Amino acid sequence: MPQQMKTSADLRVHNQTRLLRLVHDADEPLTRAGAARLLGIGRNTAAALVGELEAAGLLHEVPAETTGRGRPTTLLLAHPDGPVAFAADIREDSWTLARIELGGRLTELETGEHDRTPMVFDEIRGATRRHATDRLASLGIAIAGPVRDGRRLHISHLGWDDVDLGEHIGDEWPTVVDNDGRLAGLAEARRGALRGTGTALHFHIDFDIGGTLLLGGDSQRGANNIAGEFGHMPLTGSSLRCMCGVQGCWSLDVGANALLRRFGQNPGYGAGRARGREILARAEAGEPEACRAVDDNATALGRGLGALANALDPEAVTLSGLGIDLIRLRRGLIEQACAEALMRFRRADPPRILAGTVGEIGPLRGAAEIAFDTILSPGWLRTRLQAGPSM
Amino acid sequence: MPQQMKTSADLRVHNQTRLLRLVHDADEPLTRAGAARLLGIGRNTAAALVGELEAAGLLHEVPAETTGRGRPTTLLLAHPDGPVAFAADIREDSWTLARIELGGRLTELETGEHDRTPMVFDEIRGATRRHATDRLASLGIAIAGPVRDGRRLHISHLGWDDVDLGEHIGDEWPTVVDNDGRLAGLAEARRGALRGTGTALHFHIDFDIGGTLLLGGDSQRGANNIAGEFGHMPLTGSSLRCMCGVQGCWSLDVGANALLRRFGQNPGYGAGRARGREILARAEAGEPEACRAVDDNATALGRGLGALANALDPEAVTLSGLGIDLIRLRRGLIEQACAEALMRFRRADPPRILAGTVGEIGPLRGAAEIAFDTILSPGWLRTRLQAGPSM
DNA sequence: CGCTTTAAGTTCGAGGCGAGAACAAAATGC
DNA sequence: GCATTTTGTTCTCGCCTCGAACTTAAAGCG
Repeated sequence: MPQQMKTSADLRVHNQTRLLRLVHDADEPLTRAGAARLLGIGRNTAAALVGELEAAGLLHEVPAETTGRGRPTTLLLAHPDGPVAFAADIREDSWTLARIELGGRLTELETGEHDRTPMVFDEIRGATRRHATDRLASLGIAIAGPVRDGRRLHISHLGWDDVDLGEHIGDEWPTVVDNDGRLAGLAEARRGALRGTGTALHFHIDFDIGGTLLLGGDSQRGANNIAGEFGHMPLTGSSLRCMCGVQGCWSLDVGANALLRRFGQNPGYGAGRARGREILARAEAGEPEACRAVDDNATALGRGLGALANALDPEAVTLSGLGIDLIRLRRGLIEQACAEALMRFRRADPPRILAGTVGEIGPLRGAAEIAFDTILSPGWLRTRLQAGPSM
Repeated sequence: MPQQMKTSADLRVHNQTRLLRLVHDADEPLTRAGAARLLGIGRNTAAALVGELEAAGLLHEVPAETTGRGRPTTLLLAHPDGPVAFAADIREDSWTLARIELGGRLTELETGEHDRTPMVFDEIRGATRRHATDRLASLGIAIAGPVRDGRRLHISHLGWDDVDLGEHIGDEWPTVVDNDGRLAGLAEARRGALRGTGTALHFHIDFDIGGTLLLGGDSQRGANNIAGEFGHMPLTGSSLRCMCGVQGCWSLDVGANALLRRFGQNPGYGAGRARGREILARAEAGEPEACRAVDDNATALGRGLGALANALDPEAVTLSGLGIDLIRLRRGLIEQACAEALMRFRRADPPRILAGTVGEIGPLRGAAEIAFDTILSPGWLRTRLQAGPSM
């Protein structure tokens, strides 16, 4: 249990956590007075909270420009020596490492290629070591496969069958690993088109579909951290057998693999992605067969979204990857198919279907968020406040 | 926003809320010393918290029987003049009203029949008025249809199309209305087979399937409180059109309607339920055609469960209604079909499929839980502590 | 039977927290 | 140049939980 709040000391840490979260989540730098108003606390209390956080090297106050009458206040910024998180995104044959500070400013540090073995984790550890300072507090990693219990990886197309990440992660830094589609959704919920939604869904459409249910800005993880394989539900009546071992998966009809199959090409990875995009381009240019392939893709997408909306009642649905192109090219078809799959009484108020706004950086951003979730927790903060800025 | 905790006064209310929740959720009456240990607070603090709660008429301390060495302590019981919740379950043509006190003790008060119009809410209000004392603090109502935003009802088989409950509910008592399947699931999560699970699913199988996703003991409600129509996802490849307006719904293959259709009978309500049970009985007696119908039902059930498990990764799944019979008669078939619909890497660790243990009283129990959730909230408690027991 | 042990209850002082009031300070605007 | 507005600062107050010390009430045991 995450240390239930009980004492007045817990209360202070709790309020400081709320304050830091507010600063981290804000679009624009907050003023101290503004933050106090948002938290509903007095100016005196805010001064005390911020003072301790500055002393602990977590916040930095700088004079704010005056905007009107009244005594000028200060802006709450990330402390120049404050904790930072590193985030890594492991794609098919490359990876990116970035540094994120409080407030979300992201700096790319290094990218590299990898040999499609779990050695990529050691590479990332090496890169982290190259860039790490004592400011590094937490490392988040996004990878394209289900991560059971946060440490056991299953990626069939890389031939990773139940790879235990324990030894690959090491213990130099607190490290969290999660699925890239889920993290992309988390990024939309925290800093993208799903901001402020209570219940939402996000789907990343690449060769197939991965997604996540977002509740109050957090992604639903399931009992074993392997929730989100929406693409492997039989939502479109396909009679094909999927690589996952199941018949009729939604992913057989949506995504690059579905486009490729239409043209007699094998489901693929690597170069297959370019061929998928080529089909989209041909459809955009008006080639009939490509158009029909994209039509079918969009229709199947919409049907699945409608079915899921019946069960989960999302306020909005965001898409990333190919989904962004499908929205651009076939919004009408998607919405129509979705409406037909919606129960009648829902059709007057369908979920909004939106293109994600975080972009390709989504998994990286999401990895940064889960890394910062470690930092913005009462437990971490309590330790830091006791240990001082040199922690 | 539910009144964020900020001050030390909030802290006390927070701890008192935790204490009351502990008492409400406990199987056996708790001792004061035991509760203090569970909450991780000192005996002195516990004495202060309990003292105030007793003075506010929320808890009652009685001497506990000594179990071993040491000074005897007291048992924390519901106060004889403490707040109670009423819960109502509206079934097809009848209703039940019950009284629930802190700790969960449930007393049936009255049952009646109704004319299948929204007037049933007025009847329930009348019955509530007959039994109400000033102890009544909250009323929870379970009903067999989606309740949009907690007040707009859609029940196609009763011809209720977007019925606004505002006027029917009145404002004599705080009243919450929700879907019966969801409430049955909540009952399993709070007091049944799903107790202690982090992520779970519950399905009530009657004529069709309704369900809910349970996260940390709470049911997921969706953006408009109409989540849970899992039965209206196309999980089994049916080509039939469902009454809900969608093609291929899972509910077309699972539940009493699917059994009836197999024997050329129309999907029904009322007497149809008995005919469905009769088919189950004939299958149990070994009649081949009935057996096949039940086999198909069980197989379709399992397939859907597997598909949903891929997406939501539940730790366990409970069933109520016909689901209990299907588990009893065809557990093997359900589990086999579920496994086949699970992605390969999940098959070694499938979700547990369990019969619900709360029984037919599930919706009523769940309605009691949401009614008590009102009472066991910091806001309500704060008011009560200020107003004294006469509130 | 009386002493020891155990587990609770009780009392009291210490330390911490946020609220609120009063005042000071720093900007704008007329 | 003075009133206005907004924020920072200081100080007191009430509230909370904790921990230590002590008391109380049972069981165990010789």
